[in-house]
Amino acid sequence: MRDMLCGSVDETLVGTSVTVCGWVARRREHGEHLAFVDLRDRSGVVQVVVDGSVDVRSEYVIKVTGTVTARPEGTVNAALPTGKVEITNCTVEILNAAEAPPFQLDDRNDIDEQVRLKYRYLDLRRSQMQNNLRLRAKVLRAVRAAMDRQGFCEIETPLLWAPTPEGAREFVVPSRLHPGDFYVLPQSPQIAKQLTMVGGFDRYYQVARCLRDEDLRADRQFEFTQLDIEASFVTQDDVMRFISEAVLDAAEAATGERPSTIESMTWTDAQDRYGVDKPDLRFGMTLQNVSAAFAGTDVKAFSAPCVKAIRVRGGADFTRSRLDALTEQAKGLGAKGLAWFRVTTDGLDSPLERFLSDAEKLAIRAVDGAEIGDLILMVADDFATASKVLGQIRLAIGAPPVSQGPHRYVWVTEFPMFEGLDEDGNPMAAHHPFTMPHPDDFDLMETDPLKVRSQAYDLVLNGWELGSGSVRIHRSDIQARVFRSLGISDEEAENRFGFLLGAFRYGAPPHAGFAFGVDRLVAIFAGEENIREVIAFPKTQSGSDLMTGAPKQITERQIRDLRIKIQPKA
RNA sequence: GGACCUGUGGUGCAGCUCGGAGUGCACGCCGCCCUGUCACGGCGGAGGUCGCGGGUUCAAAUCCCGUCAGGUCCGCCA
Repeated sequence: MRDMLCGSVDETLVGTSVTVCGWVARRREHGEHLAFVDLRDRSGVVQVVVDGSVDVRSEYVIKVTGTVTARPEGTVNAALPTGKVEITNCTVEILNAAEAPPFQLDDRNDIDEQVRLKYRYLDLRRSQMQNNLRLRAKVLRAVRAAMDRQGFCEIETPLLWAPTPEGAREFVVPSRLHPGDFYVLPQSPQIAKQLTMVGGFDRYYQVARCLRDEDLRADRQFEFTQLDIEASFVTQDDVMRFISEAVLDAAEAATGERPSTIESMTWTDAQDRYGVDKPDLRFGMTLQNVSAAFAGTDVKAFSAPCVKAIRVRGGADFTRSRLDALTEQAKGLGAKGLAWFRVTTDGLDSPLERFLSDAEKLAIRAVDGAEIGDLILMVADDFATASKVLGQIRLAIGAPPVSQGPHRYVWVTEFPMFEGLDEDGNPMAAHHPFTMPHPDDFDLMETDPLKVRSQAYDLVLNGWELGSGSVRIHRSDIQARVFRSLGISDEEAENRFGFLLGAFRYGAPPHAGFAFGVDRLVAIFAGEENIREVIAFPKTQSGSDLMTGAPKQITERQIRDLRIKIQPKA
């Protein structure tokens, strides 16, 4: 139907006849003898010159045949890639008329996301969405190629899976052939991919859709896409190399530049210096431990096992109301308060200044090489709280927009095996219950489980958790010890994961794996704060699809066939 | 489950503190004019349940209560 894309019409084609198809982006009429039509397709825009009037409106779909012509002297448009040429002596065929669109597609105004999502098919015509989704395709191509090159086999795993009541809430699918029984949609192909290891596929990968029925966020949708991998006879370092290769290839494909390194730090380090398990390395303002200087303090506010501080460059001009707001935020995060000190030519300016000893003042003055005009913020509490609170304050003050700054990748290793206690007082798995404990910490499992490190690791980019992985337990004696630590009885384990444990009795190879979120990676490459911008048809925060109206009621007939009953609203 | 922000012709905003006629701006839309524009220009026009419901008031886009929708966050996301 066409022999050329709008964006590829250029001066090398002058004099030739071309046929292009697309949408009317804009029309400029100059009386009955001349009109210009900007014709848009996925590749860009080209100017069509019509002698006489032409009855086309915005978003009409047209086919234009004409001659590529160099634009007359003085009418070249430098802002347009095709601005040196135009198509003249045209015949215009209207392939389809269009109603006036509900919003302008020209990026002139911001458009309410509600409207964009209702008419997503129109929103997708805009260059932002075209670019984002094509970038996503590039990333997917790159990661598939990287895994293929490294000898991985792409294997599809079921979407209809068995309920395993653990972790994220699952989407449930009623069975028609087995009334009263249910499938669930997988929150990840975790168990399936481990079974491919038992099945002798020593390198598995999948671009896998995962589904979790948990509340949505800017970086979370019900359904999201992961590059999911698993490999046998490998170490943690091998897995990190496989994933690095895929991520760095993706970065190169997306940005044209291959990042030189992926840094690495332990989980404890990340907590200590950044107060989070997903540190944003684009900016400094790291957490400074000043506990020693306040060990014997008389100041009540600082009498705590851990005192931490951050230096805010040039922060001395923060207004009192901003400092109050930060204090409120700190309290909301569990701190008793937030101490602030302006570094001035006269020393320290703060309500707490007069209570401090000279040594304490010197310690504060020296935080992170503070200079006059800076602000020092401090939290005193236990290590975990002080770190967490100051880590969040650091982000609130310093985190640049997603679109800004370099891409700083970092592996976070040696995650704790267990985190916190459940209602029964049992430790909870930090990653998942098939994670191999750190070999040096095996003996702590029964005595001090919360101190046990695991062989689990995360990949973090600019403060976003891209993904996580671990070395898995392949021996039933270790698995039994972990289940025991988690308070899972043999019977319960058999009931929940019986088919997996059964499989492991038939010669499970040592194996390890990883999965990272493609949506998040693409969003960062695209400079988007929100993964909906890199998903063709996303849902709102309340889980609605504004275009289709989903979720919706099903017919009485469907309900009857499934033998389910709808309870009235409480 | 909770906190905060937003909702005004088709689109984006202003108006809301301090109540006084649906007032304004930009874009779009419709009609007419315009032979070199490119965010073309000129003239004219249409288009409104101020999200919805209730309350206060002589009078509510504006104040109060509730509710719905969208967003950001907390909880949640092994």
